[in-house]
Amino acid sequence: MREKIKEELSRKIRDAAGKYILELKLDLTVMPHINLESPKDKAHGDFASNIALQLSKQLKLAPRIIAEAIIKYFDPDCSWIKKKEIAGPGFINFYLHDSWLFEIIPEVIKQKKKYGSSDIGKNQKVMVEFVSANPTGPLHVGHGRGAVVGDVIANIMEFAGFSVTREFYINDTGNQMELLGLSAWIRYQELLGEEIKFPDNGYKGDYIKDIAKQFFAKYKDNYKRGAKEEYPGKTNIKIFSKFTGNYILKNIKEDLNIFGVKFDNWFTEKSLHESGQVKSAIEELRQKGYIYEQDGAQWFKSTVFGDDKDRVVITKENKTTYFAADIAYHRNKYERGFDKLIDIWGADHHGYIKRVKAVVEAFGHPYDSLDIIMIQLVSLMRNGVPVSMSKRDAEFVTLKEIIDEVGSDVSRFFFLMRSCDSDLEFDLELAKKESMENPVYYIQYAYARISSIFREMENQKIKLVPLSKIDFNELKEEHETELVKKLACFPGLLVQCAAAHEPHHLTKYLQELAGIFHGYYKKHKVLLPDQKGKMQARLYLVKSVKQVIENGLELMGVSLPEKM
RNA sequence: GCGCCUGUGGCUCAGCUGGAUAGAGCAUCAGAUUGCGGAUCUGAGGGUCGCACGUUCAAAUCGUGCCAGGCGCACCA
Repeated sequence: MREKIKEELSRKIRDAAGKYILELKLDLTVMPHINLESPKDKAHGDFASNIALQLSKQLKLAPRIIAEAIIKYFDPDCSWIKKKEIAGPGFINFYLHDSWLFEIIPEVIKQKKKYGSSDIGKNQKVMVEFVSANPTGPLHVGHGRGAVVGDVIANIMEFAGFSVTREFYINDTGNQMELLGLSAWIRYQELLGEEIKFPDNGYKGDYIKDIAKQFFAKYKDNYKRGAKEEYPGKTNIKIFSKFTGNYILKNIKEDLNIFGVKFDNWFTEKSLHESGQVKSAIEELRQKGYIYEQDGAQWFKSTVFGDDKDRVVITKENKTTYFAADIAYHRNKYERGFDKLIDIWGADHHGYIKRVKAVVEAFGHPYDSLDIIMIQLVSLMRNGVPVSMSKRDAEFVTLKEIIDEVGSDVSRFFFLMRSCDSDLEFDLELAKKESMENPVYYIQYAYARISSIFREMENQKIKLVPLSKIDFNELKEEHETELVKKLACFPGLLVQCAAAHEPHHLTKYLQELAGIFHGYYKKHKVLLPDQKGKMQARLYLVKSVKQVIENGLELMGVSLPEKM
């Protein structure tokens, strides 16, 4: 609704400016884009236009004179504008009538869980691919951030009318998997009393030892190495790597499940190889002239599309590279009919962006149809001291440990709070504090307080009268208009989050909304049996605040406690 | 050396499709409850927006160059 008003207002400003320019008999080649902003400062109205400042140069007139003229020519029959004023260097500030504002409340109440949703996605098919951790070890904190960001971007885009598929890409082939199998094999032999030198680049985490025990429990000593066998043969490596990979993947799925992150699809790299898609994708690129041979290897001409160097897709040993599989994978995504692809990667993969974007273009898809979101690092703090995260020594903190320690709600919220571009400092002590330092509780507390008002309402046998009988003009307090204005911003905010793929604005919004509510709650009472009209209006106001908090937290996957 | 991200009050961060007096939380200080939940509220102090040029009526925001931190630069995955 706020968006509609905004559009309407822009048009009226454009009309007024047009009439003025006509009167001046000037040839204006470009009418600047009408840029309506919502001023940060309440004293600057509900909408502000900088049109006069923009026109000032072309018209060779002082901005304030232009502003006055635009106001003069502004549609005199427009009823929903309460006041127009010129301010500062030449801004025109528009104030809306409160009565119009209060139409927001019935809208929230009627739309319920749909309030804030939109159809800007026009049902376009979007794939969000995220986490995609190698099944070589447990998920760590960094994966957690990517998981929540991906999950919530998907939620928000769905809410904005996109048709979203969530996918996890499993790298279940290649050297790393073999190394994983070897590591498990060695641990297994150790259980059987054999001493074998552990490779430097092997997986040293204790979880491998646990898996070896599981393996032993199932197969006993059937795979004990032969007397002359120093390292296992190919078949045994495969058996161990499959067992270990499956085991770890199962754990990854469990952790994500606990964290409330669900996928529609688990896509294996192996399937690309087995179905011949890796080969055929390279063939397609070859036909398009983007593949050449040099030094016995096959190269993809990614430099054509701005990459720093060309990339090998088939090695001298005639093996396809990881990148080759990624070529096939992205082609496959488009073949499945997705209009937009979103890949969410850890910051350490940024060097990979150009070559994958090159693939997109090489197959003839628009550059922008793939958005790669980089998630910067998470540093874990405990009492102001960084927690060691060295993966080499397997000291890293797993996602599971974090969730166990601070809970899913707090973890999710903390991961979402910051812009993806910023490093994120995750303070474990802060996360555990049940106080105002912790923004999650602050928001949930607002929700619980409203719930409590309605519990009390029932205790006092007060009934809500039908919406049609409510007179919202009873809402005269400053807090009340402020709350309603905040509620009105919700749909626009979500559109912005969906379009920019930036979920962190939502955390900020909910903190602000909760803040206004807490101030209101402290100062004004809702349950006023002596003033029925006012009470009923307030009940509906508070009910819509509750609804918006609910919609927001639900998008973030954070729970809604009726009591705390 | 090249590339990506970041640099905003003591701390953690918003703001970055240029707009008015740069915001929020924490911390600090001073206050608030005979009332629907004090996990709350009100107020105060605290800032050369890393530095320097440039573009503009207007720069935290755009451009260029430096400085600092993080992360990458495989015929590994």
